[in-house]
Amino acid sequence: MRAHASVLHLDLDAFFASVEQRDKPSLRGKPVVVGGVGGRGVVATASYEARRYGVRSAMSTREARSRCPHAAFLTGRFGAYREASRQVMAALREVSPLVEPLSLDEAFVDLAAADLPDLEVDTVTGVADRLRHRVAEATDGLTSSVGLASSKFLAKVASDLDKPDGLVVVPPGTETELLRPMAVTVIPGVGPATAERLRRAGVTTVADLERVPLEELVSLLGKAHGGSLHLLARARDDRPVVPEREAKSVSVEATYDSDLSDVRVMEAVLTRQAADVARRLRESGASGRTVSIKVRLHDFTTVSRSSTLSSPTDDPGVVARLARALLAELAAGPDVGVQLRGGVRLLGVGVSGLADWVQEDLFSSLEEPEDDEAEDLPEPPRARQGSAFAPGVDVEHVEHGRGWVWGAGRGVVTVRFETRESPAGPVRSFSLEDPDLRLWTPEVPEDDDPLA
DNA sequence: TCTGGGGTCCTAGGACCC
DNA sequence: TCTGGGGTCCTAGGACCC
Repeated sequence: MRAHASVLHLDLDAFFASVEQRDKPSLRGKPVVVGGVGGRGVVATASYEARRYGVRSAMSTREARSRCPHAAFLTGRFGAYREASRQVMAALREVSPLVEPLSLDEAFVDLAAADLPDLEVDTVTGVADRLRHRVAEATDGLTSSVGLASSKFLAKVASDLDKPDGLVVVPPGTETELLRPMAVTVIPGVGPATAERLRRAGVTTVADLERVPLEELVSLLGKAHGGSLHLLARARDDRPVVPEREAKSVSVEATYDSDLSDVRVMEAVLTRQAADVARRLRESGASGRTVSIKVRLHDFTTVSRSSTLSSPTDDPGVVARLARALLAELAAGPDVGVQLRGGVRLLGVGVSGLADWVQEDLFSSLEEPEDDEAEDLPEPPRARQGSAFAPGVDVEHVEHGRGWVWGAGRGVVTVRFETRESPAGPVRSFSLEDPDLRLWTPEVPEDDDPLA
């Protein structure tokens, strides 16, 4: 918590719906609902006109239609939303270099990093007011709500207090007074499950929460969650505004209007999703070691399976093969297998454990292995390395190791090892001499293993 | 025919290593 | 002969957020 109200939170009002109304004048002043329009769709954003009929985010589109049949129901145009978001973030960066986007329509701005004469309430209020007008100007009329406070938590609470098109400042020193009468659900991280647990413990307001000892919160909610709630209930929040966070996973999933029951169709879906995920990985210059699938059964139970490769991949074939293998593993399972054939409503593929490794880093640190070291490496090393994959190259031979090299074509591949000393003992790693190849060393079926 | 899609973070248990 | 504890990695699931 800072001495000044120098954390700004900006939230675009009914963002997706507002973009639609901006771009299509006939929708202005009318209820607009953006979201899935299929049989299993949900509402992403409802315009304020639609909210008057009780339409809310995350509500099923079916219910939204029954509440407000005359609304315009639209699927999202994410290209337009991304463009508007880009304009907003650029406007925010004109004020301060420290801008942390939370999503397309929300961001924190650290005014302490801005070029201002001081951080007094009047000064930052003026900045915030001009910023809202600048955002409207940059986006051709989108309105936003802004909160200013001494921490991220309070700034976000504040931006919610006067929606839409509002500006609320929490003067330093008044934070706890503002929070105490509020419901615990204003605290980020308190969703339905946590709120219910707290309610059973007699806690419904922040003031109630403040009276619960730390040990009790930890035993109720776990170490991390209990600890953070104990702090936030007292308005204690020192989280910095952090621009540019690295993505940790990439995934694609889809819910189908009617359940899938043919495993071959599911495999085809996973293959296509794997290609989408791999394409997005490549576009962002990233690759990841853990491939996961997600399966939601007809009764809404959700199961996931994952497998971790010894080196990162962004290869659509590798991701697809592993995804299908994970599905096959599920289908063979005694419990899930039966249900799988009973119908699957959602399928998804993800890659996590992202590392946007740079080839130079790998090969520059490489040293020629000692002869006896090479002899002493019967097991596949637990490698953390890989290299970009070039189609059109094949592999006939791998020295010093067991694994698969993905490719198609002809050639000879040499796997190089190095052993480095670390405080934890020797660390083995490997790489390929050809930087355009990739070695993969997970468990491979014997009859499928070219090196067995 | 209730219940999206894209993420993040946490927990808990088991394997494995020192 | 019996008994260890800590750290890291991996997996599965759950809660939460926009």
